[in-house]
Amino acid sequence: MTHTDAAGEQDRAQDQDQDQDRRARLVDAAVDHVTEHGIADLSLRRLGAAIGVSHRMLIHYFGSKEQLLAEIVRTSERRQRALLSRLHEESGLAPTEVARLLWRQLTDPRLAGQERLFFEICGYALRGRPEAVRVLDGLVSDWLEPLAAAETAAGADPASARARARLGLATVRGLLLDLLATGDRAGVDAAMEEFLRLYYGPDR
Amino acid sequence: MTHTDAAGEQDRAQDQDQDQDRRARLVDAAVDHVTEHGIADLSLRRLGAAIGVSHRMLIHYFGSKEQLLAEIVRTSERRQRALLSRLHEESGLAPTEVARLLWRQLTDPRLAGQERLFFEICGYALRGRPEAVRVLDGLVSDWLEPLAAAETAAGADPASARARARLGLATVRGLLLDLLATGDRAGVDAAMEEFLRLYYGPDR
DNA sequence: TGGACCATGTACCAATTGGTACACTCCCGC
DNA sequence: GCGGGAGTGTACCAATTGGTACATGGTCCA
Repeated sequence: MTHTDAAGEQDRAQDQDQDQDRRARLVDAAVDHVTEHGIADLSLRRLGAAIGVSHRMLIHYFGSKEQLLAEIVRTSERRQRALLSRLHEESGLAPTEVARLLWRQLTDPRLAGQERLFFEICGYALRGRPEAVRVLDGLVSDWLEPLAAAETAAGADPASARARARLGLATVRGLLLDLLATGDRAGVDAAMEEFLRLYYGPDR
Repeated sequence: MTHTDAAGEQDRAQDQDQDQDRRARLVDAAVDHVTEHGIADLSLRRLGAAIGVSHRMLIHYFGSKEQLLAEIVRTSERRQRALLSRLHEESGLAPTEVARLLWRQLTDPRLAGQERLFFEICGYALRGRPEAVRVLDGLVSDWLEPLAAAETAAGADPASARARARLGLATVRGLLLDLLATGDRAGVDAAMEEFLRLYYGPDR
């Protein structure tokens, strides 16, 4: 025997870690894959082939395609939220600068796949696909609270703060869709600048 | 013989008309169906069963599923544009009133299916689905020109008119997505009012 | 050493898919 | 009346799907 009991337990824990780890790595690879190729015609076989496991393993780790998709959506959501938290750390800047920073992050070409996936998942969820529907809950509210808080901090009254936050979120998303569809970076940026002028006033 | 030559020709023309008519009615029924059920897991068989023909007939009239989908997308696009033209006829009203009118039309619950389909098709197109990709071309530009024209007519200089038009379009779409996701009509309407205040000034 | 367990792969299944072959029916021109 | 062509339905096809059964191989504990 090469293990004491303690070491055995550690090993078991490690195994479980590895298991969890493998699972997590699978999800991560899966998200990467759908970020690039979409979820529209995702099949367990193709996904498995792409990330180096048999489709049997995907079933084994996730139970069913639907559960895997749910996990993919959840993880992708988490990545989206990471953007938000990055924004949060930048407190201290003028709101308009924070907005510009967020905008620049969101429109980073490297994130295009993620943004496309976002709209694709929205489309799925709007159709009632069970594995995506829960995204709809957080789609607005998750972003609304921090944005509204920022607005309140900037001096807006609560009611107007919520409306302004909602407006800002919608505008960003609309322009993001425009950018993805047209690729006209300059045109969309100009519209964004126009919005910032209207939103924060011409002088800031 | 029950037909003169002229009547025969008329008949043939009528047949062709009927053919075209049947085809058109099939497309229409198909659009109605996908408006309600989405295109994500559309199958010729289910569609056929839903609109009362065999999937064989769909192939016969449209050649392939892809071509049928292309036609569906095109027709759905045409319906979208009908909204725009309805708006166009309302000239003479103050811009802010036109905007409110358009907004009320777009958010009519009876159009929810159509709007959902819009976002769903966007998702497809953003993934490069060939039958939907051409939507992307008109996605912004089709709406931009009339909107920018209205802005110019209202006294904006050309450059700012384009940016403002683009911004308005994006905001409407973003808020529409918000509405579809949350169903929070009041909240979204408040955001829209906030936008109109910023966009047209508080006094109009 | 042996046995239990777990991860993994192979082979398979029934269902569904888009598309095709062929037969049938109905109507027009002769 | 009748031959032919167009519209339509039935039966079928190969491919792909998600999911399962079972064999295999390895690793740990007694």
